[in-house]
Amino acid sequence: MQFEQLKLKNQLCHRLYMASNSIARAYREPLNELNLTYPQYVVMMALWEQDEITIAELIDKTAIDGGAMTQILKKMSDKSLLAVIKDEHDKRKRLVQLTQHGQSLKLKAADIPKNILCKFDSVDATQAKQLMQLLDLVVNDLAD
Amino acid sequence: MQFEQLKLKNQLCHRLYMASNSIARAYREPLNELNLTYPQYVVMMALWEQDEITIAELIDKTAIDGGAMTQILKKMSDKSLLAVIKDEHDKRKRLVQLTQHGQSLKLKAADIPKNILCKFDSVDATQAKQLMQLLDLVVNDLAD
DNA sequence: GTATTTTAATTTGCATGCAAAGTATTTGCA
DNA sequence: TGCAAATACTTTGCATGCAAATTAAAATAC
Repeated sequence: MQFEQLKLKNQLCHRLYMASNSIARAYREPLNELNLTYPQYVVMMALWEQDEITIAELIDKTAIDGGAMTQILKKMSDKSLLAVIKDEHDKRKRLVQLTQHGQSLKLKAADIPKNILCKFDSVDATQAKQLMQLLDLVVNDLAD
Repeated sequence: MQFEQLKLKNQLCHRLYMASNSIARAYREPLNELNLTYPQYVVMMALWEQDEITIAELIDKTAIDGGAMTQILKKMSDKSLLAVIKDEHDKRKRLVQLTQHGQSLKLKAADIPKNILCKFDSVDATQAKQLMQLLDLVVNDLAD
């Protein structure tokens, strides 16, 4: 039985699996210096762009699972990066708000993207953009 | 502070994160029918290509973490998909061997890749190949 | 206007991914 | 030969990703 379609080298999913893990691993060291995990960093990026949004909006922007988000926000709150406050207009909702400490961390994070990018010897800016566009197609096609 | 480089829409890592999760999610249903998780499916694909290899070789082929691999193999062994046996020539090593049940599962899995691919309305074969090549560049550049 | 449904979050249980520590074995080298 | 270093795994602890069940509050239906 050949089953060419079952060989690992032909699996887009396995490439994505490896690439995603590889890049998350690459972020680990620089993020350790900020005392952030990778998903926590994603939450920070979302909030640096727009602060004081609901948890649902944060989930929408980051694509982090809701169940995980609760835990992540709790840990980030414990580290005084942000606060989760009630929405008085709709008591089901909760708003996420950066603390001053959380806001100030943006400055320290500003160098991280550049430091990751410089690890890419074989991927230029054009290819990176192309890659992102293709990944967007994949995500959109697989969206419910 | 603008910090364009910190915006989520500009993060290759976040695209990879979303794409990898999306596609793993897409595999979940078809794999449930085989009673396999996604990493377990990757292990099966590696073994369908080459059976009776060491755990180290399996880790090399799949890029699954060693610590996780021990657990995954244990569960797969419990499900009688494979057996982990001692290597008599080097007692540090252990060999992974498909059971007949494990081998026969290949037939049932043969349709899965096609069923996933048909979800991609916007990505043709050329783009998929291109995407895989770009992902390989990323993985290689980030390899230790 | 109250019951049903929907929405927003949290909780729980399971399966990794990963770093770090620990255990055998085998190699290599003085 | 004898012992330090390297290998091959396993174990442990922590942080998600995800499905499913649960809780609370708001929106709709009748």
